[in-house]
Amino acid sequence: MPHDLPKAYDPTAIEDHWAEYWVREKLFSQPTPKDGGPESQPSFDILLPPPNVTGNLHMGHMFEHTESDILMRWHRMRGERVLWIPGTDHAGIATQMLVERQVVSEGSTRQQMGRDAFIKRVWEWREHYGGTILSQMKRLGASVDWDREYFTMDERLSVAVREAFVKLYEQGLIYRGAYIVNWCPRCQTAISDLEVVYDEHKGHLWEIRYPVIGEDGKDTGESLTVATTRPETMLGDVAVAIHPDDERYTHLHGKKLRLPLMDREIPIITDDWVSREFGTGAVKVTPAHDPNDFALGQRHNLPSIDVMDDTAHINEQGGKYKGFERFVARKEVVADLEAQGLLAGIKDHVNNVGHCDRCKTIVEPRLSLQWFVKIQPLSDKAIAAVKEGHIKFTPEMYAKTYLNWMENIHDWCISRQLWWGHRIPAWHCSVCHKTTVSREDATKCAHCGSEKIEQSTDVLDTWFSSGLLPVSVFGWPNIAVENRADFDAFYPTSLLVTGFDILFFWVARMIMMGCWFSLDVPMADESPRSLAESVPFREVYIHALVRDANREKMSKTKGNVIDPIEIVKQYGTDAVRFTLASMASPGTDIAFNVARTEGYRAFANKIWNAARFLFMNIDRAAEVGITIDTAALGTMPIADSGAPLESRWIVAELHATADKVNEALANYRFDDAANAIYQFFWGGFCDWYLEIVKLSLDFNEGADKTRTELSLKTLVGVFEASLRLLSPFMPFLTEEVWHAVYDGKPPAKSIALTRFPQADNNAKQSDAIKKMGLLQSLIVEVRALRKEIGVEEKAAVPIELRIDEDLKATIRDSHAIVERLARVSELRFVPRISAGLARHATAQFDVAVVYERKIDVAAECEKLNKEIAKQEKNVANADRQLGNPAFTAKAPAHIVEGLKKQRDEAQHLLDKLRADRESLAC
RNA sequence: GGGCGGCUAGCUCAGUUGGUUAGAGCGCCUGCCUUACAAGCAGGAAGUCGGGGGUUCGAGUCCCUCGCUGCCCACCA
Repeated sequence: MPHDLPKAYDPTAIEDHWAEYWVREKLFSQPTPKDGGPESQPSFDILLPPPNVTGNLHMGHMFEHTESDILMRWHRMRGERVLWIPGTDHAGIATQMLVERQVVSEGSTRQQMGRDAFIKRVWEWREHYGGTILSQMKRLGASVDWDREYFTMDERLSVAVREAFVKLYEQGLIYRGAYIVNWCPRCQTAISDLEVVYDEHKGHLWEIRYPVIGEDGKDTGESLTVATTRPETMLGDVAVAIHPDDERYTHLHGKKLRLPLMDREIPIITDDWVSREFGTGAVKVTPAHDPNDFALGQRHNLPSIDVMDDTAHINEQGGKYKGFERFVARKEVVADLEAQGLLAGIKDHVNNVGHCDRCKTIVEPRLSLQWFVKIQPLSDKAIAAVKEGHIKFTPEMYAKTYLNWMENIHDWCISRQLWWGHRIPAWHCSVCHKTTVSREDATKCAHCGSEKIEQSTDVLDTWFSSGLLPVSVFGWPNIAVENRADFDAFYPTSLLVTGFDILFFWVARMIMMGCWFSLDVPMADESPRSLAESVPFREVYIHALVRDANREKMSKTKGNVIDPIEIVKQYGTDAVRFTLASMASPGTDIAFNVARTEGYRAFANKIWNAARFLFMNIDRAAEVGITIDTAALGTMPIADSGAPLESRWIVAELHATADKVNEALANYRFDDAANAIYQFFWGGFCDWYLEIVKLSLDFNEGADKTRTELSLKTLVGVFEASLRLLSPFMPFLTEEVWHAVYDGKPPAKSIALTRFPQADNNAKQSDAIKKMGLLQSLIVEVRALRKEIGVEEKAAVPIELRIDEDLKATIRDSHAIVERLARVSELRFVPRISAGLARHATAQFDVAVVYERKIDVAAECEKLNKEIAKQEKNVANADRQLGNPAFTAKAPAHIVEGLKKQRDEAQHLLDKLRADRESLAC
C-alpha cells in the first residue's frame, strides 16, 4: 500500500533505495544532443571539481555537492537541458605517495620495481579503490550524469593534454630551462609556487665572517660579516653582495673574500637590491639555492654551484660535508665556523619557511632544469575575461583576489619528477642534445634524425590536465563537424561551484587554458569565437568552508573531522543537506552543528507526518466515494475567489514562497531558499492550514461533501506542489512521499523530472493573506490571554471582541476557525469589553476571555507598565520626528504618512493599556 | 609588508538601493501525551547591532578612526 507510510520517518529505510534507483534508471544522464545547438533548449551545465582519486568524501565535498545538486535539480525542474559531469583527478603526487607507502610496507620500493611496474601498480590501485568518493556521491544522491564519468588520465583527456602542451610549445609559450624551483626533497620533485605553504618558523640569523683577501691572495686581517638563515648554503656561495652606496663597505668595492670552509676566492659585488638595514648589509650569494641570489648571479654573470642532491643531502660540491643531510650539515658548518672563530653571532630570527603542500617537508629552493609555461599571454586573456564581465564571481570580492593574483603571476613550472601522471611529450637526443616535442610518440630526433632519443622522464603538474577539463571533457581538440554537438551545446559551461582554496590552482588555470584553447574553435555557425564564448564557465560560485561547531577548521590532527557518511547514517541525507543549505550564505563559513541537523531531521519528520495526515484523509474520503484526480496535480494550485479563506490563503502563501525560493536560488542564497520553504511548510502549512482544514474534512453523513472534496483537493494540490518545491533540497524524502501521493502510479519516473513551482504574480497577492493575518493575530491574542489567566488547556471559553465594523465580517465568516484554534466556546461581539475581564488590546481590536481570572496582579501590572513604557516611547519618538520640520519636509510622503499612522496606533493602544492599568488598580 | 573579510539575542547566523517597532533556527523558561507528528503543540523571556566620531530629517546599513578576530598574497638574506 503506497499510502501506508510507517509512523516514524526513517531515512535509512528509504534513501538507499532511491539512490540506487536514480543511478539504475539513468535519470540524470544527458546524452549528446542531436538537435543542434543550445538554441533549441537552454542548457545548464557544470563540471564537478574532480576529487582526488585517493580521496574520501568529507564535509566540504558534501557541502559543495549539496549546493551544486540543489542548483542542478532546480534547473532540471525548470525544464533546462541539464548536465553535471563527474570525474576524478589522478592527483599526481598524492596518489604516487600513497601507493609508494603501500609498496614500502611490502618491503619494496618504487625504484626497485621500476617505472612501468610501478605505474601498473598505481593503475591497479585505482581500479580497486579509486571510486570511493564517487560511490559515496551516488549514495548521497548527487544528480550527476554517470555515463559521462571521466578520469583525468583517460585516453581522450590525455590526447588533449598532449595537444595543449605541443601547441603551447609551438607557440613559444613553453620553454625548458634551469631556474630556481621549489624542490621537495621527500617527494624528490619540483613543485610550483602554489604548492608551497609558508609557515612562521623561529630560527636564527647566523652572522659569519668572510675574511677579506688582498691582491696576493692572503688574508688582510679584515673580514666582511654576512647574515644568513641557512648557513649550510654557504658551501655554494659564489660572491658576497653589498649595496653600492653603503658607506661602511665602500673601501671593499672590487675586493675579494675567502669563502670559509671551502677556501674559495669569491668576489664582493655591489647591487641595489641589497638592503642596508637588514642583517649586516652584506649578503652571501648562492645562486643555486635562492631565487634572489639566482637573479643576482644572472645580473653579475656568476656561476651557480648546486651543493645538494635530490634528497637534500650535500653532494660532492660541498667538500667534506658531502653526504650530510642539509640540517645536519647546517650544524656541522656552524660548529666548524665557530671553531675557526668565524662565527660573529647568532640572533633569533623569525622567518617564513616554505613547506611542501603535500608532505610538509621543508622545501629547498634549488637550481633545476624544468619546463615552464610563459604565462603572460594566457593571463592577459584571463584578466580580460573577468574584467570585461564574461565571468562573474559570487561573492564578488573573489574577482578582486583573482585579478590581483593574475596580474602578478609568475611563469608556471609544469614539470614534475614523478612517475604517475601525463608524461611530457618531449624527447631528448643524445647526439645533438636538442629536444623534439611531438603529438605522436617520436622515434627519431626532429633536428638531426638520430634515433638515439629518449622521452623525458618528467610528468606534468596535475593541474595542467585538470585546467584543460572544461574543453577536454567536451571533446577538444577533436572538434570536427560531425563531432561537436557536445561542445556546441555545453561550452562554455554555465557555472563552476568550488572552494576558494583552489581558486589559483584550478579556477585560474581553467580560465587561462579555456580561453586560450577554445578561442580556436569556431562557433557552431562557423563564426569566430569571441572571448565571451571562450571562457570555460560564465559564473563562478565560491562556497564557504565547513568548520566544526566551534568554528575550528576540521583536521585529522585535531580529531574534529565530522564524517558526512556517519552524520548521514544518523540523521539522513536530506536532513544533512538541508542543514548545509540553510547555513549556506555566500562568504560565510559554516559552523556545522549537529543540533541544526537534529532540527532538520525533525522537519523531515514533520513532512512525513503531514503526508500521513494527508493519506489518512484521502483514504477516508475514498470510503465515502470522494476521489482525488491525480492527473490534475503537478501544476501550481489556484484558488478561486469562492474558495474558503484558508484555501485562498495557503495557495497565496505557496505562490509567494515559490517566488522567494526561485529568486533566492537565482542568487545562490541557499539559506534564504531553505528558510522560506521551512517557514512555509512548518509555520504556514502545518501550524495553521492543516489545523484549519481539519474543520472542512468532514466525512460524516450529512456533511457538506462538496466542501470536503474541495478542501481535500486544495490540501493535496498544495502538498504536492510543496514536495516539488522541497525536492531539490530533500530529494529522498520528497521522492518517497511523492510516489505515495500518486499511489504508485506517478506521472514521471521521479519527482526530479517534474516541474518546479513557478509563482503566478496575481496568485501570491491575495486579500486572503490580510484576512488570515487578522484571524491569526486574534487567535494568538486569545491563546496568550488564556495562558495568562490560567485557563486549562482543554477548556473552551467565551470571548468578548471589540472590533472595527469593517473587520467584523472576516471574523464572523471564520468564527469556526477562531473557535477551534483558540478553543473558544462563544464569540461575542461587544461595543466595549466588560469591566473586570482580562483583555488584550491591539491596534485593530480588543479581546477578552470570559473567565474567572486567576492572575498574578503584580506580574500583570509589571507587564502592563512595561508595555505602556514601550508605547510611550514609540509615541514620543514619533512625535519628536513628526515635529521636526526638516523631517516632514525632506522625508518621502509615504514614510511620513506611515509614521503618523504608526503614532496614532501607538497612542490608541496606549490609551487602552492605561485604561487596563486603571481597572487593575495597579 | 600589502590586500580582503568578520564583529547583530546564550550559540550559529540573516538583515537587499539608508526609511516606520532589528529577524530566524537552536538553546532557555512555562503549560499541554489536543487521534499527522512529544523528532510534537501552545505561550514567553532575551539584543545600548565591537568602541568612538562624522554625513543625514533619519544609520545595523554610508564615511573616518580605534579595537578584537579570521583569511589570502609577497623573493627581504
